Amino acid sequence: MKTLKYSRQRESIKACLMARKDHPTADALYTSIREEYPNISLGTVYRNLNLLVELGEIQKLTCGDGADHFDADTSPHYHFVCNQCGQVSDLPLDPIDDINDLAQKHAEGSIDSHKIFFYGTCNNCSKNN
Amino acid sequence: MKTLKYSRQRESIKACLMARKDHPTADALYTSIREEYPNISLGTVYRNLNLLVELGEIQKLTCGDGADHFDADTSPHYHFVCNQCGQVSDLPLDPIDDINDLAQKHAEGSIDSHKIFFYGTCNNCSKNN
DNA sequence: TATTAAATAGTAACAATTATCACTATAATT
DNA sequence: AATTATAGTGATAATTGTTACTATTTAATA
Repeated sequence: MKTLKYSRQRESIKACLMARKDHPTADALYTSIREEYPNISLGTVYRNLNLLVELGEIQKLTCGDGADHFDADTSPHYHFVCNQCGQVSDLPLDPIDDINDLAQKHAEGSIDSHKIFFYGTCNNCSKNN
Repeated sequence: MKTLKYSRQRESIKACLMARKDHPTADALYTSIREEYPNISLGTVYRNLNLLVELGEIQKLTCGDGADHFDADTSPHYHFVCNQCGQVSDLPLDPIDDINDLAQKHAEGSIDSHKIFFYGTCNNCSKNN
């Protein structure tokens, strides 16, 4: 078995992700962390983000804009994606648990989770039109 | 303006997608179409799939397994993704329209659509365990 | 059938991500 | 504290999914 060893880079990646309320891509996070650790490698960022996802400490968001986004909030909640600027933001809507049961009735398998993305135009983009 | 010109390749791509009830990736579709058109190019498959999406004749599914999947059924419905084998299947659950209104109350922008993916283990995979 | 614009095949380019590897930092053992 | 074992790192190469480019072919229409 592999024992997890402390690394200041990983610590920094998690801290940095927790500090921001948006949901950056690996590359965006990389850029931001480089201010503190100018020598950190993009590979290290990816490696640790994936590790943190496996550990259940953060979650990965695949919203369909090409790159994955990351969220330090692992509690079940939903996300809103602006079709114009691509910004991903939290949608503080209580998790709809019974939707799994509802879907279960029609599924050819056992459902244990779901993900919802809402799409539209953010306030900022509606303003600048 | 660009007039759309008939192409047997595009026709075949759409026919092939409509014929199958799973939701193949561009590459899987490419492999399957090559049986009929051995010279078709992968680029042609991608180009036409994207075109068909723009025309609203098919839809693209980004379920988070790396590659996009495609679905010839454009009516609003949901999908079930098996965590083991990665298979994407239809979930004939009536569209939950009021979920947009519900989310709208908490969103910092105007919502006009949503996407839901359910995750779990398909019957086939539960069997082989 | 000749003209013209769109579509193609083949390939190169691209972006996001993962793997490799020599070296370093951390943890465990002595 | 010194030694040893191993996880983590930075740098970079490789891979994957996808799009762009270009010369050639094909469909629509005069």
